[in-house]
Amino acid sequence: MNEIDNDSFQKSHKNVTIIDVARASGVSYSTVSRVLNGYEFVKEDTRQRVLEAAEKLGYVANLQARSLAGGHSNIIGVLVPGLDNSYIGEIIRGVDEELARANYDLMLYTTHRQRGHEQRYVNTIANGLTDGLLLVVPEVPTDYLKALSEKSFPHVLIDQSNVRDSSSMVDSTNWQGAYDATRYLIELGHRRIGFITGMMELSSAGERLDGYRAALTDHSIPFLPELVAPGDFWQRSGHKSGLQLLDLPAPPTAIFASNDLMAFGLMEAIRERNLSVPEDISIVGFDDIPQSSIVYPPLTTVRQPLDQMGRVAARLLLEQIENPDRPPRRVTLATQLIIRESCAALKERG
Amino acid sequence: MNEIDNDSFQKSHKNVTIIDVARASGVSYSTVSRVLNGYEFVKEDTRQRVLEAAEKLGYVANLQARSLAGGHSNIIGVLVPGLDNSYIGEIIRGVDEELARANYDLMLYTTHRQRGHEQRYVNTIANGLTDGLLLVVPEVPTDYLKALSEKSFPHVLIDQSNVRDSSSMVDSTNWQGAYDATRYLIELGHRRIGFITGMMELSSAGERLDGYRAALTDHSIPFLPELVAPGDFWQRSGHKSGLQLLDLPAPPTAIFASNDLMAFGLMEAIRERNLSVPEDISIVGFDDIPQSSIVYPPLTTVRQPLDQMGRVAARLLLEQIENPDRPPRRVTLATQLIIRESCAALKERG
DNA sequence: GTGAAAGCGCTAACAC
DNA sequence: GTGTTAGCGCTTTCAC
Repeated sequence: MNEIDNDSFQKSHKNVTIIDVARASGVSYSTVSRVLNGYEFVKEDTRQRVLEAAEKLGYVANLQARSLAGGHSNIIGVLVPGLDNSYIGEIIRGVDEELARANYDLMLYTTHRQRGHEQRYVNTIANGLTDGLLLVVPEVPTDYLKALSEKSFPHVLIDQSNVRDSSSMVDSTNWQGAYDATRYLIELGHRRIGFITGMMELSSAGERLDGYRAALTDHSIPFLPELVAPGDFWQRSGHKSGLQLLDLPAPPTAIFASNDLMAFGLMEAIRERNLSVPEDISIVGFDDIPQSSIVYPPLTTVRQPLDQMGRVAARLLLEQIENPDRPPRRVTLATQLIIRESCAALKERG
Repeated sequence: MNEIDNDSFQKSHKNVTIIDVARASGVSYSTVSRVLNGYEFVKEDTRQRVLEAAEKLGYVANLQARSLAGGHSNIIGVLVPGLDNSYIGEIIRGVDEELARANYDLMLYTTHRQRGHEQRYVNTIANGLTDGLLLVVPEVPTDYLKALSEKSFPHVLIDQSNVRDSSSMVDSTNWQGAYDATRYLIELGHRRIGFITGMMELSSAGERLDGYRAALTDHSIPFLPELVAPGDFWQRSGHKSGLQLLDLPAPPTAIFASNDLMAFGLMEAIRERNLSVPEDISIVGFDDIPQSSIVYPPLTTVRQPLDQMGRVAARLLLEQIENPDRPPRRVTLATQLIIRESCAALKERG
């Protein structure tokens, strides 16, 4: 086979490039680039010819070349612990919607992949093809946050507010939400209100505990440490701590779980003890993930606007990318108590 | 400011490149490339120096440059309808795990973004930075599948078996699963068994209906069209069709919903009619998504090994990337009936 | 064993 | 208005 054959063979494997379009439309390839990038000062006639040629040839831009040369990829990374919690799914949904609107693509990274190498991992991400990074990480990520900030790489944290770093972030009113839920229980007549904590390394967990405690105090109800059981935001811990609370000599008449998943575990525990919700015990959760309205009884919970948090975070990030000098912002969205059927007024004793 | 200042200013913004490493270790930059890519024939001494320099400078490879030059990015795309169904989440989890193992990154694309432009959309993906594509799309994607196949772009379909295209795919035994579930209901004594279909454009929906019908036939139970209500795999349709079935003059004593989400909707409908599961009516779902064990009563369902389907699909894709000439493969994983508490033996009549 | 050099496809200065 | 040209950071022949 001669060179020409070989060449055409190769071409058939290649995608059509800007050069092919240039040849087909009889202009230089930088003009093609201009047309494709919406540069104004191109003769209408030329523009048409280029567009037609591109269309006919089925030209599609090569993203890596474009970003190599142009310095940005229109891709943003989202770093999450994993996909096994619909809490994450909701956030990503919001992110995705907002990104779609701005014509960005989404690269999904899960931390469970590279335990221990996260520092380097985040470096790779930042240095790689993403224009910005959204972090929904459960551990306090101070080490790599510093790296991100030093590079002044655009990033925003979601639902992780205890970092004193100069990063943008969005969270929700954890304290207020917990306060509201607790007050609701108090207003129903409950006095012995149990609490299952979240993973206490997370700021949100601490804020929720504080809100619970504050509501108690404001209503002159003593805070009893034995009514607080440890949890880690996973269903299993809700079950275990639920049992612990239920088996107390003087068990609580209501329990506030720091998130919905644990409330589900708690519901299991309650069933195992042959008690029923809300007749024997009232429970409330936190998050309002989709299945909370599906379980039986439907769970009263503090709604975190998860998808909106994702949306807002994405927007903050995009702003930061467009305007790198803008100082970090912090947005806190309001939670809302969603009353369903898992709580009842305290029965008259006797 | 003079040129040198300007230059150093720019540099401070840049990431350290292979050239910086080369300078620091006193070799040519192609040698650095060799070391970094694990090329064997480099003097051990040289290798060490390069490695040290890279480490010290904090060098991280630039992905787009690497893929531009090298022709592959180690990124695979995953195209999903959206994230609003944990069915998808489970699949992605499997995909992600397998990809992590092979050191690939995951690019997430959602179809709800570009309705109507999907053809072009998939083109972009394929031509862009991904080395392969995993499709979990609900609509029959024949149009762009053709494009993918023509470019012989590595891709595999998940849970979409009715395409006669020459693509690799993985699905599960939908027919058998539905057959098993129906037989289980029959063995419990049920004769009037309702069925809520899935979105019939999907092959899986048809296969499940067929399995249901076959089980009926095999047990000499007439197939009654009025007992089959339309659904679309979403909870709302389960609710609506559930009501329709429940309000029949002679309602079924058991209902098989084509997926769990619809079974949840059905459960709502049943509660609304003041009936209870499983005392008054038995129900079974399909998929076994995480919340199916959480709802009350825990749902008896046909488990699809969703995460494993994701894993297998990823593996098939990776094989296809490594060995482009391998013919498309099709893998069907076994479903399994998971018996929980939503079914009971038919009560003696009278 | 290692260096030099030619691109990968594109953007963005800079000419004309 | 449009063409020319220099890279972006890297992989990969091809020399030596």
